Amino acid sequence: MQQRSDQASQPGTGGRANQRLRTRTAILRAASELMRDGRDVTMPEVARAALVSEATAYRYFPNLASLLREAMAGQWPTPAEALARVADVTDPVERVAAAAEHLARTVLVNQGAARAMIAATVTRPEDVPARPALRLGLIDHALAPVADTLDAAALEQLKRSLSVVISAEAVFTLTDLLRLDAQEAVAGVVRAATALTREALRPTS
Amino acid sequence: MQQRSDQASQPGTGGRANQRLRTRTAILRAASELMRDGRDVTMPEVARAALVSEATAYRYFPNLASLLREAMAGQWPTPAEALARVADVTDPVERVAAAAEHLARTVLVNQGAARAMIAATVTRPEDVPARPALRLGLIDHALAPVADTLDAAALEQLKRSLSVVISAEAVFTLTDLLRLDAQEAVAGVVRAATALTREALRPTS
DNA sequence: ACATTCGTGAGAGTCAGCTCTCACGAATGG
DNA sequence: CCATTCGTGAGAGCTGACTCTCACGAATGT
Repeated sequence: MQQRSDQASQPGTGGRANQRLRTRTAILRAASELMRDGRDVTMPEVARAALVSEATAYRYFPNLASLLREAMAGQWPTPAEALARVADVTDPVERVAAAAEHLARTVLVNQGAARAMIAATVTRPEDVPARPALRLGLIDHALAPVADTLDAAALEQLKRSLSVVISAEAVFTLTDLLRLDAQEAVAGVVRAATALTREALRPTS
Repeated sequence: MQQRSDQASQPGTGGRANQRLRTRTAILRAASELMRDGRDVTMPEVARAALVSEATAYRYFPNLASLLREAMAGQWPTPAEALARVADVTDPVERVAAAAEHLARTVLVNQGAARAMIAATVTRPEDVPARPALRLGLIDHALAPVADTLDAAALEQLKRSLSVVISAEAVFTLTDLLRLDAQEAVAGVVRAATALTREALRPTS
């Protein structure tokens, strides 16, 4: 007499939590592998690779975008790891450059998944997740050294600007529309990001 | 014995050029109207509104993106018209601001079409048209006053950066991911664009 | 006036994103 | 060890982006 609706994905403490976790993990692993191999990441493909029915895949991930998001997040290093190279550097410009380069390169390596995510996301803006997006963590971490020294409003605006530039969309604009090759696209994103940062750091102009 | 394949869309000088032009125009007009009304712009919808079969629509436009692109282009003012407000202004920062604001506002008004275009385009980068994209015309026009005074390489980099920022993708990043409202999104795009321009104008630093 | 051309419509078909229903069957609790 | 639970598979259904085939019929040239 309880709710019979599908709640399989709920990680609650239900009796079959292990089974659920196993299934969920299998789906994520399959998606990650497809991404890594540069293959098309579609729900039918992931389900097949995970030896799970498509229906089950949708039970755990309401849509492709959420699956891709979580699969990518699982593969991504934490902001701290990604910026390890500049861990000791306090110059925000250099840190932002590292963040931009890291994101751009990662996007280019996982192009298929990144493109699929944009496509799946842009048409359903309502269920774009709340703020903890990958790029925002990176940006925050890169700007940490100036979080206090910089004017709050200026910092907020800089973060907004950087979230536009340090993005998969930016990379694809450069490669697809301007037809830059991978290397130049990365360089373009880095230069744009550093330019924004430098400008934001100048005394109130 | 000639080629029997569909070549209906070829604007050549064929015998039935008028009929073809009429059909093509009807499809474009239908698409434009759907866009203006903020309705969903899908091939079936456009075909229905144009009183044409879906098959015919595809004969004239190989995919949704090409239709949307041309329909938008038809509705867009020329760069000169869009920037008429700053026609007499030579300050590139102010001109870029106007360009950014114009594009952002236009995108927000035609959100549906803009989103559909991004979705249709990001998954098929190969047939993204060559450079004459809307935003590039705007940017070139805005930067015209400094086309000669600025260092060539710096100018090129500025254009690349601006093409990332003065874009529908940028607007949607701000509204969807950062959840800014329309007004703040426009402001964000404008500030990012002006910041990039200001920085590019500084003497070699 | 006639034959050819060719723009067009209709409709079947494929694939992906989803949604929903139904029933099987293994894990679980008593 | 039996009854309930519930994770899962199978499959139908719907929409949109396309692709392809086939045949109708109006425009065209002779």
